[in-house]
Amino acid sequence: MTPLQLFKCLSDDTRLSIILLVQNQGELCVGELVDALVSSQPKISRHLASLRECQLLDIRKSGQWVFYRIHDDLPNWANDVICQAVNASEASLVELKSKLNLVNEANRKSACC
Amino acid sequence: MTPLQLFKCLSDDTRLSIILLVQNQGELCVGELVDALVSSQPKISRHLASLRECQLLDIRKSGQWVFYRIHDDLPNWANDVICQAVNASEASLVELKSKLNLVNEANRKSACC
DNA sequence: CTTGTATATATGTTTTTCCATATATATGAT
DNA sequence: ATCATATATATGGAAAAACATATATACAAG
Repeated sequence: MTPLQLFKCLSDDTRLSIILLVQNQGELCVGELVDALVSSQPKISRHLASLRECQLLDIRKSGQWVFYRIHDDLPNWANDVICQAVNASEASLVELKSKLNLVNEANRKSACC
Repeated sequence: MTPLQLFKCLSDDTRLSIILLVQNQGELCVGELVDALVSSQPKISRHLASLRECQLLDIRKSGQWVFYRIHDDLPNWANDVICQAVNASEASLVELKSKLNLVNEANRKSACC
């Protein structure tokens, strides 16, 4: 993962919002992100696939659901960049979270920043 | 300056290299960047204009030269992101600097990271 | 008029998005 | 157990939009 690759991932509104939300919530499934971002399911799914492809996100499958979270093996500098973005986005994060309909409140542990 | 705007600026190889070099060197003029990046002058000039437009870079005119540097009023989180990128790009920065033909060694104070 | 820099237009390329459809798991009826 | 149906997610292909680059030209300082 190079800085250029990370910045490309974060340079789209949909993808950045996904990362902010997932980082903040610890783990979210596709449908939750579709709700929170008020977007079409294929659109979200496509962006998730690309974020997974470049190793920014990782998944956990549980029945019919697929839960996405920040990849464990991210280099420190990349985590730091994401945290700076989270901290600079407080307002929009609140907005995003308000539209979030959680499938399952349990099993959730937010990551720190 | 929002995180999304910053990430868009940094999501192109040419622009990211410009920022890394300028951050590292303190101040560079267009011709120096053209040399270091081995690119056409209009290409560099265009990217510089866009970086200046979104307030990431600021200029100082001196005769026929225009010197670019990181904008003084950048928020802290943005400076931190840039520094993370600099630190994670040591190798390519060395490479870039080797092609740099400095117009004027004086007047230069590197920014810290 | 030469040098350094900026901008306009045209063109090519990549990215994003949409729609339709596919897959996979789950549920309920018979 | 089988069949039909519903829900969650992914993907193929086409259309649209955004972006980057090249070439030519303009402008400004000396």
